[in-house]
This record gives sequence, C-alpha cells and structure tokens, in this order.
Amino acid sequence: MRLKPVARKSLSDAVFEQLSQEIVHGRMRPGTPLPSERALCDVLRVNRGAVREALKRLSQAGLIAIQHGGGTRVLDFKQTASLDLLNRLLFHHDGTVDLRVARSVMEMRAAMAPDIARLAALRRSPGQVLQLDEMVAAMAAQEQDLLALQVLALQFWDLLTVCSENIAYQLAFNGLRHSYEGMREALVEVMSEELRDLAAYRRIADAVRRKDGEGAGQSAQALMQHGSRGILQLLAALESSTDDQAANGEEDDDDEQ
Amino acid sequence: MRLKPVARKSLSDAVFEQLSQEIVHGRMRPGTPLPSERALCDVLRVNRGAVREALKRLSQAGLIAIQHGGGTRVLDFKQTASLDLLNRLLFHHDGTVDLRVARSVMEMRAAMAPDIARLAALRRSPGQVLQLDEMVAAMAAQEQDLLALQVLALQFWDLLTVCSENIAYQLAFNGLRHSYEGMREALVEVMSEELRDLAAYRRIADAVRRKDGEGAGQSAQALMQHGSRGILQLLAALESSTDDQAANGEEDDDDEQ
DNA sequence: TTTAATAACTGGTATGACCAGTTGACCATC
DNA sequence: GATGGTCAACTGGTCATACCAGTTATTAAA
Repeated sequence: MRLKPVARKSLSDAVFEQLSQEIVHGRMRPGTPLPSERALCDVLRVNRGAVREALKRLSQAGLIAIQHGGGTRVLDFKQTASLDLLNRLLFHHDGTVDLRVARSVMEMRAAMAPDIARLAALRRSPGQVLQLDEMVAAMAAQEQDLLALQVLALQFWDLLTVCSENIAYQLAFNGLRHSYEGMREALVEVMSEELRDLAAYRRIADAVRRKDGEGAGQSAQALMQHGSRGILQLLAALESSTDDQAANGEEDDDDEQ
Repeated sequence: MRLKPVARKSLSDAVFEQLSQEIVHGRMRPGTPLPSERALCDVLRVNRGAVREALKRLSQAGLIAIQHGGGTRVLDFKQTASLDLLNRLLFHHDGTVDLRVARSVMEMRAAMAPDIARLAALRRSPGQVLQLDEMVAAMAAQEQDLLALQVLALQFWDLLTVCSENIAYQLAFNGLRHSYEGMREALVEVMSEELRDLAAYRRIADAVRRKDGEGAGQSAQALMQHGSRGILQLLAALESSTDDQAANGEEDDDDEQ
C-alpha cells in the first residue's frame, strides 16, 4: 500500500489550473476574450480575489493579457509563454503523454547536453570534479536499478549544468527537468541503453577533470545520441500507427508557386 | 517627436517587482522567511490583496515557497526558476548589463541555433520556405540599417524555430528573446559582422528548402560562431579589466586531494 | 519526560464597497 | 463629414473587515 501526500490545492490554484488547461488545449483560441472577473466568480463559485490571483498568474505565464478597463483576452502561448509551460503541455486532457512534446524535450536535451559538458570542462572547480566522481561512483553502485540510475543521471546533469556556470542553461534545465520528471517512469525502458552506459558518464567526468572541453562535448553527444535513438524510434512508430490528423499533405512535396 | 505609451504599473506589479529584485540580487538569501502578508501590507502601504497577488506570482516564478499556516520563505531561484527569469537577471540594480548573464544567453543561442536549423530543414512546410525567402529578401533591402537587420534576424530565427516544430525550442526561444531584446541595442555593434553576413542567412534558407538538415545546421553553426566571437571577446576583455571579486583562486589549478 | 490541549501565529476565503480606465453611443461644434 | 465633449455602462484595480483553516510554540496535564 503506497500512500502519497494528499494534494491540497487552493482555490486560486484550481482556477488557474482550469483556465490554463482550457487555453493550452486549444478550447480558447488566441484573441478570445475571457469572461469578466465578476462573471468568472459566478461561474466558478469563488470570490473575486481567488479569480484575480489566478488571472495574474496566467498573465505572468504569458497565457492571457489583462487590460485595465478593457477586458482580458487569450494570447498565443506559443509566442509568449516560457519553458515552464512544458509540463502542462506534456499531458493530454486524458492524462496520456503528448508524444510531440516528449520528442521536443528529448531533442532539446540532446542539443544542449554537449555544450553544457563542454563549458563544464572549461569552468569547473576542483571540488566539482570530486562531486562528479562521487556521482559516477554512486551510479556504478546502483547498476541494477534502472529507476535509481535515472534519478542519478538527472543529478549528474544537474551538477554538470552548475559546473558550466551558464545561468541560461541552469534555468532551461530546470524547465526541462520538470517536464522530464512527468514522463520519467514511462521512459525508463526505452532509455535503458543510455542509463546503463556508465562508461560514457565516466568519459564525460574524466574529460571535465582534464578540462578537455571538446572531449566532454563529444562524449556527451555520443551518450545523448544512442540514448535518444530508442525514443525517437518509439515516437516514429507510434506516430505512423496513429495517422488521425493527417488531413494535410505528407512528405516529398515541392514548392508551390 | 518620438512618444512612447506611458508605463502604468498596478500595485501588485510594483510589489512583485520589489520583492523579486530583492531575491534575485541576493539581498534575501534562500531559506530566509518572508515577512507575513499582513506585515508586508504595513511596510508597503498596500492592501492585502495586492500583496497576495504578488506573492502568488513569485511562487509561480519559483522564487518563494508558500505554505498554508506555515509562512513563506525564499527559494534558490537557480534551482527552481525557469528561463523567463533571465530578463530580471540581466540587469544589475544600477541598470547596467550583467555580462555573465549576457554571455550565458549568447552561448545558449549558439548551441540551439544549429539544431533548430537542422530540424527546420527536415520539417518545414512549402509555405514556410516562401516566408523564409521573403525574410532574407527583406534583410537584403535593409542592408544599411543595422538595427533593422537585428530585428529582422530575430524574426528570421523566430520563423525558423516555428519550422522546427519543436515546442520546447519555441518556448525557450521566447524566454531568450525577452532577455535578448533587453540588451539588443547595446550589442548591435559587436554583432555587426554576423548581421551583415546575409550570405549565411541565404545559405540556411536554401538548405531548408533542400530539406538538407546537416547543411542548415552547419551554416547556422558558422553564422553563430563568427557572430558570437566578438561578444565573447568583449566580455573577456571587460572581465579581465574588472577583477574586483577575484577573492578565490584563479585558473590552472589541480585537484586538491 | 511525555503527551495533549491551547493560544498565537501563519496563509486562505468571503463580502461589499468604491476607485479608475475603456468603450461606445450620443450630441454639439466647427 | 470630421472633430471633440459628455455620459452611462461596462471593464479591471484597490480597499477594509471579517472569518476560516493550517502550523507552530507554548503550556498544562498525565
């Protein structure tokens, strides 16, 4: 019997959740005016303060635009939202994972990792080298447990990102991690090849010790490649079997003129 | 006579601004408990609703953690915030640009651009090819005006990111763009070499037309490299001339053991 | 010493009033 | 016909005052 802490949501959280889902899943198109705050109070049966707190958060997240006296309208979140929206986009309303979003996350991960490793090698402190060694040792000790390896791998990359001394990478990593953790357990099998490749993590850590930026980058790229392969294959297979939205033309087109 | 819309901030915006600056600039360390909502009302001379709206936004931005009944404390934003915090980090309290943050943005940009171009080449629609052509043509027409070129280049990359059909890249690009626009005019000179290299943009657009992912990626990498060079040199020069916080040891160390 | 009740915090919700900005209809003016 | 003023009916923004709900340190009882 595995019990989890009961989720406790404040009213404004619930309002935020409902409205953001409506917007993100396309039930409220960009440009659509939102009901007035007082109208939302009526519909949602909460006080105006709760509604306002939620609207302020939606505004900050880039989902809506509020104008004093003029009303509130839905924005195109693809142009205005930031990475922390990923975990909301990751799941369909039925709880299944949106594979296009998952693929996006894996692609971005693969592009960033080599440069993170490269910079980490150039800028790491001596103490961080030791931390990386401990990390790799911990992974070697957990070689059997894929889930534990996955967590450790995440921590490994977290540490490497800190070593890179690049605040943009750190913040982007935070956003990616939040969404990645949402699908982590679902991916543990397809990523087993990457997770078990302890030698690759070793190579990265060694290159970082040598301050060998290129070596670290290449090792990271190799690790990402043979790790992402399985996922991309899985996604391609699932996509070809679910051609439900294939309304428009497919590949091998030429310029229409 | 160039007039701009007058800036109008709501109270909760002002509160959010003040508190986030306090946190981001390190005057409130992670773990520090915030004053209670009622205490903040007293200090800031605003009603509790305004304070609560601001706190909810700070919580969503990953800067604080609110616990019902338990109080509110400051988080380590480097571990919990997302990319949209960049534009707040970019400026010191005196208004000058934080060069470490600027360097981070340029590095991340350089790492993402080649993969964005690669994916765009693989997934673009015929219509998007035409849009890219128009974009390059518009840049050729503005060859003299660096500021206009900079704006167009930003739009070029925006379009390319849309072509990549990678939602993570799109969201990350939004975050980077917001911070980039904050330092855009300051960088126009150092980036002139990149902005004037219309042939490179042409090469990328052509590779995208040919669905040549590798070609597009390489062209993008080349463009980024010779564009970022000037900036990194500038940053290195400025850093070496301002060695004020060089309390700890410098390079060429070895493992302490 | 341990445990249970409690008082004094904390944040969360509710209500009703009023201030302030926007919009559109209407109207006088030019 | 175009311009600018007036006004009513929206919209969001601010405020004060309750009270509910959860946490924590204190205190009294076992």
